[in-house]
Amino acid sequence: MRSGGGRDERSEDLQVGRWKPDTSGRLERAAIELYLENGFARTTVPQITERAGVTTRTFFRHFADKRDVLFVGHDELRERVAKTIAAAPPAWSATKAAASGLNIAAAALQSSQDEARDRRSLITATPELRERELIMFAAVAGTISEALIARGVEDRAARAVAEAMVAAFRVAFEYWGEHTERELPQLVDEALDSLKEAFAAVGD
Amino acid sequence: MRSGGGRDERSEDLQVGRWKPDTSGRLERAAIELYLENGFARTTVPQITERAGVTTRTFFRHFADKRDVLFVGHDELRERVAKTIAAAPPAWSATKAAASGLNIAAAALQSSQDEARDRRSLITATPELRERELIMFAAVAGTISEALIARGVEDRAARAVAEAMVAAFRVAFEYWGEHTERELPQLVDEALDSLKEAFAAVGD
DNA sequence: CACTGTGATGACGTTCGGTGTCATCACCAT
DNA sequence: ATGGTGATGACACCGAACGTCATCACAGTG
Repeated sequence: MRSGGGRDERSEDLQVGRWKPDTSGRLERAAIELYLENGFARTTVPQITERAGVTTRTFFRHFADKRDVLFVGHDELRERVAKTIAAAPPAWSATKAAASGLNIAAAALQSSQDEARDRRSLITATPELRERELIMFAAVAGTISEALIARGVEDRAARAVAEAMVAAFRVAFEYWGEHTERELPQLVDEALDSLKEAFAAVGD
Repeated sequence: MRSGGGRDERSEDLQVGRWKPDTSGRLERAAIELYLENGFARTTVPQITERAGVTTRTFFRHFADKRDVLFVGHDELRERVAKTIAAAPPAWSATKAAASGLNIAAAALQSSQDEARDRRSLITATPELRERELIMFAAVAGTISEALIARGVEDRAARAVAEAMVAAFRVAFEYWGEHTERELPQLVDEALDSLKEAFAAVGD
């Protein structure tokens, strides 16, 4: 590889710098391709880096680990969710404020449908990746919980509500992965309605 | 426990067989000791097996991985939860049936308080272990969901309710870890009440 | 135009988690 | 005694992940 320490490159992939540009992007694409082709477990980092034209060490300079590739960008989305909840009218209930945040996330995923569903199928097929997904959702719940507490919701209640609403989101998200005709935001609403109905019966 | 097919045991550690008895138990104890002493990440499997007096290979014959040590026995508890839900009166609501299952788990953990809290502190201190804990809870939610479906609850609603109730349990469980004076079953009830109140406001 | 700093990468070595495989040997049943 | 079984030791191996240093295009400076 390395296209020969090349200062003079006349051939097609004439690159400006010392290295081909967008290393991170090339790694991400190569990784996802290989995960889809051979499965996550049977894909090794050397395979990925070979396809991307870099060394193994470089992979770990861009991603914390093999799984990380599939979870880039979620942090920003989480921030948007937090901001949305913080910006919701103070009069709104905890569930309504949280729901507004989840709507942002649902809309974002809906708009990048194809890519999101690709990742989902990969993740659901691989226990190791499901683990990581659960962590991500836990982080989201944590963020929402904080946002609710900032709105004055009592601590434990905020945690419970945040976790429960994320749970609803997850159920909707999974269903969405298998039913391409449905739209995520509405599925989330339906899940929340289910919970409303079910929890009305708590305590008899 | 095998208690040594013991014909003649005069001195305490006089072993009958070729190997010392209770390998699994010795490994588990050694591992937890070391995790507590040096932290999970800084403990290596060779360290564990050295203390337990076996080879590294043997460790992986008893546990799937380093984390597995802290999650043995949860499968049985999960089964008990499932059976409890299945055995609940058909007239009970989904939440009430599920709550009866969670109560079994809460009571079990409450009764082995000290050990449970030891594990909890280890798990909460280690991201890698939190991951695994999330998987366990996800499995519990899956089991409860199935049990509810078997009771006739509609599929998606069952999933949502199961996940939400496990979420409530988790919140209570965490709080319980920090408030030794409170009892887990009651904390779970309180969390469920929080959800009832909050979700009553869904949909305005 | 030479000089220098910077940042991304290559190259190399190492630790450790985890698996496959085969030989060994107490125990048990016949 | 004889052969089967099951748990373990011993050994080799792969791959993930990290530490470290050298390298070299590029930008900026004078």
